[in-house]
Amino acid sequence: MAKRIAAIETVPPRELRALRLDELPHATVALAKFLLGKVLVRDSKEGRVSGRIVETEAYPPGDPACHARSGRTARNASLFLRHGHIYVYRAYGTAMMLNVSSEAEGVGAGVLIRAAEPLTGIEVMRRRRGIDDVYRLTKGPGCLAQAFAVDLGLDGVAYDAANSLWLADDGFGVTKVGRSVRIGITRNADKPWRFFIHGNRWVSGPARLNDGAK
DNA sequence: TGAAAGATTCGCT
DNA sequence: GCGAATCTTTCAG
Repeated sequence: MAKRIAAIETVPPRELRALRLDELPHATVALAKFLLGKVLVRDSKEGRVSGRIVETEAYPPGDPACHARSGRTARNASLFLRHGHIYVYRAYGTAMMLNVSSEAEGVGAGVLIRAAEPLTGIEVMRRRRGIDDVYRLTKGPGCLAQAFAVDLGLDGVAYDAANSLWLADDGFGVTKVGRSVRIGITRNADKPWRFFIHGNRWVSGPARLNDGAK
């Protein structure tokens, strides 16, 4: 019998309202903050999986750390789509990274979704991840992508319920937003463009308010 | 054509 | 807490 976390398993999900692409901010940093507290939903034949986004990073236009820095290529083309499209890539051979394109068509920029708090479909996530511990299911970008069955086939698709991966608002209010420098990058590493919900257990990096922010 | 770096994770000590 | 694993893309020669 798997260990249960009562506070997670028994809270009934709030009603989800799907976000339309035109409701998303058109600017990268604004979108990174906006996504905190929103719900990421993945539908599949295994059932619905959802989680509250608790950690994001912004990669604005012209940022040397952004994959779009050297112009449009086959790999990063999705970053140049109109804001609200899915950009997926593989890092370090195995980990899939889930991003949201964040600017106008033709402008390369995006927001990385680094972590989420599991809401529904926890058993499905456990199966996909091969672990029981709820606190490790979706902590870190590679783990999140695995729990949500994100693969390269989703690259370039819009966040829309018709495409099985979409964003929703359930009325949750974020009270304390923390910010810090981004994790694991070397270019432009001093910019405080990582955002997270302060005090949340699924945040994958340093969790102090203003950690490292200039 | 070859080499190096990378928005990470997991296991072992 | 540290270091290896892993593989695709990009850049330089």
